[in-house]
Amino acid sequence: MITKALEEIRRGTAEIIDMEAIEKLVKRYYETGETYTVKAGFDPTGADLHLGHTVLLQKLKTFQAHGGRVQLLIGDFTATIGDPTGKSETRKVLDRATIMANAKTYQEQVFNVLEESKTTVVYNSKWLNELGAAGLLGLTTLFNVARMLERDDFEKRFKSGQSISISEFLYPLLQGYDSVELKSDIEIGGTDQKFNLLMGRHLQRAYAVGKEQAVLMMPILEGLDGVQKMSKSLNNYIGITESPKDIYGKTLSISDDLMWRYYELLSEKPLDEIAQLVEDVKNGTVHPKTAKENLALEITARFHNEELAKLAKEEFNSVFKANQIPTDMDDFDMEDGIWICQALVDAGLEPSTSQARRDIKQNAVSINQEKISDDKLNLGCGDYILQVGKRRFAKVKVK
RNA sequence: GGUGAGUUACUCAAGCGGCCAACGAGGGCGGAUUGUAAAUCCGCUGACUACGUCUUCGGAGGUUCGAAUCCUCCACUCACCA
Repeated sequence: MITKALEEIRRGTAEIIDMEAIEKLVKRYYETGETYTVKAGFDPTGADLHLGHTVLLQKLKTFQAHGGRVQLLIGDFTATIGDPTGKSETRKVLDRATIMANAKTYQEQVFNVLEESKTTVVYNSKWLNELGAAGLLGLTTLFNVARMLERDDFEKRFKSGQSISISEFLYPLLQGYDSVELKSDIEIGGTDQKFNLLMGRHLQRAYAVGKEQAVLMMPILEGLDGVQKMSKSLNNYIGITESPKDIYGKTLSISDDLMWRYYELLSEKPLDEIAQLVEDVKNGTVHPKTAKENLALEITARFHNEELAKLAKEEFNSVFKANQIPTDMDDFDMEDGIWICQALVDAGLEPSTSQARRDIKQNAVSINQEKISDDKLNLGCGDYILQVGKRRFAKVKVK
């Protein structure tokens, strides 16, 4: 039982620091029933969670199944600084109101994956506001600039002469201090968080908390393009609140290479089963498309349910394979004689009439499944199905 | 505080008085091909019922028949010095 639990914990991780400590905690749980705490921080800088976040959530859930109590840390204070991670430029600072709004929607979505009864949500502004200037200065004496500059992106920016604000130096310190307050046993995060996660260990020792958190890092999930990390701002994400149709369709649009990555990090299939699948696809027993369909079904079902996932699949096949129209489209009522380009804009299929004209010229627009080429067309009374490209549809009623 | 360089469309990046709605690359979108995959080829990529008109090149003024291009002021970014 314990070995099995540890296997699951280890699955898909990029790096674990102090696996022995984790083993001890899990063992102790199974022997005495004593729980332990697992911390994970979220920056409420965007409003919606996407699959990239669920890689972490999924791992937290695994811990919950084996005696872990999750400390879900909402970095409402640190979000006002902006973690330098990732992009090599100073991040924009958000105002308090949007941060709080984001934090709220995060919480709602998190419990799609996590067990609420084994989760404590905490806000770091609670103690960081009280830390004060004196406390902050005390914190800064525990670390030095040379070591801070060891951090990968700081080093790069420093060498290439890009700006690093002092506040960014504080970010890792504050995140580490959270671990002091929470007395976390384990902290998990993405590989890009390594420096910050280790800071938690460092500070726990410095503040004599009596333990040093183990650190577990998950790989960063690539977005739909397969290159950059999944993020809302790059618009290469699958949001967990999206419709079954979208989740299914987006998953199917990823490349074959990326599919294996998603299998590894997102699927709940056992690893040996996935290895077998890779083999089958390689030797031609299983078509890659089939493998991808199954992945899409699994992911869709996780955030909705199996029935809806199957419906999404059928819908998808009828639309794209059989070239039929989708069943649910947005409806619009329009005035008699409306110009086709205007209709496309009003239906939200095109951003401007100029773009609509271009697409018509390029044979991208159909009415009732018939391609059109006249961009001066006016629509008389009747029902129409407008289509732009392969995937944008709308139902229009002209009176 | 001083000196110098810079700010161009989603991003990078040309243009340095008319040939500029602005080279090129990436991205995005569309077409062909396909498994709505990858790869490849081709086209499009400010707005406007549109062979014309309007608004764009950090912001505000000015010079000129004419400005992204020249001048003045302001804001911001970067580099070197203090």
